[in-house]
Amino acid sequence: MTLRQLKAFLVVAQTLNFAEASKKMFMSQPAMSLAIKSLEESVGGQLLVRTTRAVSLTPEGKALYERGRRLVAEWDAMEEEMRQRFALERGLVSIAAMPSFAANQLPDIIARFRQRHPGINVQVNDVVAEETVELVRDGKVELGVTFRPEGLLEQDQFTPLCVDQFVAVLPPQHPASEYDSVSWQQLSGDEFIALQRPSMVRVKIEETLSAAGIPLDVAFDSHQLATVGRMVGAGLGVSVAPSLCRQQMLDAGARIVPLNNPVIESELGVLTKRSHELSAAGQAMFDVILHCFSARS
Amino acid sequence: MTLRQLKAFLVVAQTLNFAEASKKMFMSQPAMSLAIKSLEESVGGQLLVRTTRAVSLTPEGKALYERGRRLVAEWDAMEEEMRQRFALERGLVSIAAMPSFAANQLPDIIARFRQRHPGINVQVNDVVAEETVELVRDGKVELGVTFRPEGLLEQDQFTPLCVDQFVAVLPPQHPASEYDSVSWQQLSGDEFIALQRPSMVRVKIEETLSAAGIPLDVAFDSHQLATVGRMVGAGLGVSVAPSLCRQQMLDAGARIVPLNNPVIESELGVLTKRSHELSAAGQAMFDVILHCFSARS
DNA sequence: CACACTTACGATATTCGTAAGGATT
DNA sequence: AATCCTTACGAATATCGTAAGTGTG
Repeated sequence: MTLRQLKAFLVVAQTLNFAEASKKMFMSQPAMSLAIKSLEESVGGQLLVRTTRAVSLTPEGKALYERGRRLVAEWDAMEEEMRQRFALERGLVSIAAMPSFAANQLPDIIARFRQRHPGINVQVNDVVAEETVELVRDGKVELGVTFRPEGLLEQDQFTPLCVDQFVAVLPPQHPASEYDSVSWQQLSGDEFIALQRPSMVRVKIEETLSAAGIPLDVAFDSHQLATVGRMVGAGLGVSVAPSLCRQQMLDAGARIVPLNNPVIESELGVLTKRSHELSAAGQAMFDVILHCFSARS
Repeated sequence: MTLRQLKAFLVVAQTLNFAEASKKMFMSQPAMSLAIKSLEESVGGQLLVRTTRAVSLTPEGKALYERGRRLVAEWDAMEEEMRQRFALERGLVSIAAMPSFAANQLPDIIARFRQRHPGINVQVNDVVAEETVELVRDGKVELGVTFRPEGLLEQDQFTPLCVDQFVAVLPPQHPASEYDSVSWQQLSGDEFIALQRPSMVRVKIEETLSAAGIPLDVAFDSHQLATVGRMVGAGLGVSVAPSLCRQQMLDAGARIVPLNNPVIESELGVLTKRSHELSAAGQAMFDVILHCFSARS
């Protein structure tokens, strides 16, 4: 019993006419006879009653018609779904990103992706960097965007996007806010506003300062980047953030000035599981992300 | 996309090993490679990731595996169901019969049928003769057992089983109950117990007597044959019934004596729709019925 | 070098289309 | 005679199996 035979049978069952059915199946009428005959042999009995002038269904034929029609419909739907998945006309891509990226670059990326592939749903997990790594490793998401994690495993594949140089976030009235660049020492007199742990941004800052022997005295902290920006904008103090957050900080009313002595930098990239298990949709998203960064650099 | 290709893919997806899967599919390993390759081409992308040492599923492959497994299971079930229907291992036969037949001959027939085909369900409609005809014509039942109906249509096919000679049903104490036969005149002094209309038995009796110019004076009537038998058995009067009912009447405590002057007879048979639309199960039931009557005559 | 999948190619099996046949209206 | 399905047979197509190839551990 072949799929083609069943489809042929269904058409004959509908039309009750071999000749007409053959046309619809794009085969000759004798071929249709053979196909039906072969189908009947495979199930062990007659499905169609052929008098020379009319064709009708046996009770078994009716039963096969009902079940077969549903089955073939499901089959066609399955075929179409698979085709659509590969054609990027349908699908799902799940992505995790650390907040500083999710709130700044990601919306534009998703917009561009969505414009190119309107049929593909995008699930975004806006979580801290550590959790981004976990989600990728657990297969909960296909892609994770984060700073290069510490303990990369064999199964992890990290594709760098850019090296992010952290910047000073200053209130408009701060004297250094008009400088071309600012050093840590120039900020030492100000109240420092930080992100709370377990933010990767906080960790990176502490690591670098600790290595440079510079003490960090945190006056306020928040776990929301937006809040930090607002606090700076309100003149409560200064902060340091990845340059990814530039626009978000400006919107919050803060000023951005390059930071040095020491430079704090971190490598932004896309984390995936090795062994190339990306779905077509995931690969497409990956390509869009890469394209956005290669175009800017 | 072929059924065989999908089945092959499902086996590979389970085993994650081409060679092993080929054995299970009874084909060579290269043939398996080709089958998978062809399947992948038909859906437009990769389903399996083959490194030289391991095979794994792409996300699309996982999706196809889930849907495909269900679909193939349904397919196999459908194939098996059709096979079983024709092999008389499963199925349904619906039969209608007038009460005098349904209560007497039919149970044995069904028992014999059931013994031969334990997997086939039998639906019995115990209805008056007119309704039997209707049920057959409406396609509600495949077979109807009844006396030859009056207005046979072109679409009706009536296969005679036997000619039933009606018999007198007498109380044990009735003088004629020991006779070899009895005439209507010999019953004219007794109270007559009849079936109610629309019983075909009642109609046949009235028709024959009316043609012979014999008046019929019904003292009691019931629409249940069993009740008529009991009433006769209780000595309330005499009755006339098809000889089909012989056993039922004896069981009710009545005696049976052949009846003549005039003889009342009617042709019992099986009514089906022409154009041979019987299911395998229906045909089998038909054969059993015919066999039961050809064996007795 | 052994293992596992892929490619190549000749052989086999299936399916197809044209032509002829049979039955009914 | 016209219509509709079936049978027959040669041809195109698809599939298969053996053998050789390729890449990895």
